[in-house]
Amino acid sequence: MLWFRKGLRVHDNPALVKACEGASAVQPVFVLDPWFTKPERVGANRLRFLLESLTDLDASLRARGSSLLVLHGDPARVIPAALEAWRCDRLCYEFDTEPYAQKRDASVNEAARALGVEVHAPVAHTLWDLDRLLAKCPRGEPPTAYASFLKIAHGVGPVPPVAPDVPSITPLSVGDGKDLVDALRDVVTGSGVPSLELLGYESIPVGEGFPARGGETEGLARLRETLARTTYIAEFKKPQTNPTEPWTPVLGKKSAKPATPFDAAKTSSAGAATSLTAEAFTAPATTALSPYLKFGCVSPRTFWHELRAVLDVELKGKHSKPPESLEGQLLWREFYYLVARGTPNYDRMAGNRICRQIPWTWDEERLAAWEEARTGFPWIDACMMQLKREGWMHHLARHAVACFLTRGDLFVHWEAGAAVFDRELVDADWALNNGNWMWLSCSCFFYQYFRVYGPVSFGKKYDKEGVYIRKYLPQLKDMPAKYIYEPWTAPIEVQKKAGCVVGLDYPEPIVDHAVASKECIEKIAAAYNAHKNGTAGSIVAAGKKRKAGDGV
DNA sequence: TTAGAGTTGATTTT
DNA sequence: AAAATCAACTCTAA
Repeated sequence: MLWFRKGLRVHDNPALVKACEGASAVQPVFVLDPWFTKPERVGANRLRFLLESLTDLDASLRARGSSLLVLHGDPARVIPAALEAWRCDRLCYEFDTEPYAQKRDASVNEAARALGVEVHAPVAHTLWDLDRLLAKCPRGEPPTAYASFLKIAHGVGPVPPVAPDVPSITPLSVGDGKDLVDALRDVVTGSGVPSLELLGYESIPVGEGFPARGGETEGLARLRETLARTTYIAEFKKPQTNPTEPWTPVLGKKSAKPATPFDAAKTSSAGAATSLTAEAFTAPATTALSPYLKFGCVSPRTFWHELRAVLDVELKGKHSKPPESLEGQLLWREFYYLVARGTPNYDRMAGNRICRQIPWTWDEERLAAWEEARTGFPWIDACMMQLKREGWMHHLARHAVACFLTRGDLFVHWEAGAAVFDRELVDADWALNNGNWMWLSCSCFFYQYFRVYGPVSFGKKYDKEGVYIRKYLPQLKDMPAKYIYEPWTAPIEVQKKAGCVVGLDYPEPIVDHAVASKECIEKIAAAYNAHKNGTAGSIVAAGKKRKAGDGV
């Protein structure tokens, strides 16, 4: 049995290779757990992306003589049942380091052992085997600084090569265990990949959801389109990308040459149905490859090796460098995965060794206003509307809203914000999401809490006219640019003329940013001081006391 | 112990 | 557009 969870691909799939090795037949399986397929746990955009990825995976397996069987239920129950029904002797899946997955897999492994089934779980979701990296960390504790991580990563050797392609997969002969497997299919959704609607979700209005389709085919095409944009890659610096930039068509190197009037005339006279532009993908300022990495539609190692070829061979080393560059971003992903792997209670403040203890609130009203895009700050609310509608927002938009919720203005617990992102984002990834929330709330990794993103100034820097705000908050579409970032300062006659009176058509600002941010800075300074005193105390009391605090 | 660096601040000055 | 200033954080290496 080949059990797909993440790693929804046929390229660079060592579990697939292992499953086929000398096997008389292989059955690929995905288990949809009803516990997760609920709007309160997984937003419609991410679930749709998953279903699209499964459909694409099924097609790729069919092209190899096999197909994907989608079962329903708790994997810890379903997988052992199917192993027994099919009298499998081998179970292969991609290793997953998340605590939830570790617990699930431990339970499945135990059941497999009882059935005499051998289990293989090769690493392919990260560039390196995280446990090999962890073994290089002093005391097994990963560094919380990127530069230190780079040293450890470079010390473990080059990124392993990708797994070979598998041209054909022998299917299971129908018969044995069919009844039991039929029982594990959902009676409502039947066989195959169910639709969003069958899983009890409302349809996503056309043109409203995440702007790209899920799946390995789409992911690899987008990866290669991105890698063909050599100038873009050479100059890529993540902090300098624009969070308000809309998704626009992008063209790779092959089609980068501007069409001559002659070419254009030729195309139109020939009556070609599609132009290069129409075939091109749309993309934001960043690559938007994160959802494909999250689900493993695109292998990080394939990404790495193909990127390296462009950087080393084509660009000959003339390109931006980590941490800001594109390969730097793959290394950031690895960094967070490693810290997550080596940190107990990584997704919580309590008992988390690396997380600053800060007296955040769980203010329900503030959290709801933030989550429902009614803070009264158009820049913040537009970002949150984009999140809700598309399941995506630009990296710096995420910074802006995360800072606003936590250390910048509302002083609400980062765990509350992380839960919203974890539900809504198409690319929500446990290690990256929690790590980034700790970063933005100055709980770990980043400590300059006096550098606060302005809920007015930050967006304005990129989009003076407020085009982005007008798109996601149509009630403000006629507000003059002068007031679009702070409509409460517009004279009442201007508000009336724009058809948007603050307090009626759009909320009053939830806080006075100047006052709120100052208070937040003071509270964090106090928490940092308490930490410093605590640390000083344990140093005086020698290393023993510090050890006692570990693993709480 | 201390200097220097740290992917992504805002505002004013040059 | 780039640099200085604001106030001043932590981590790492020397």
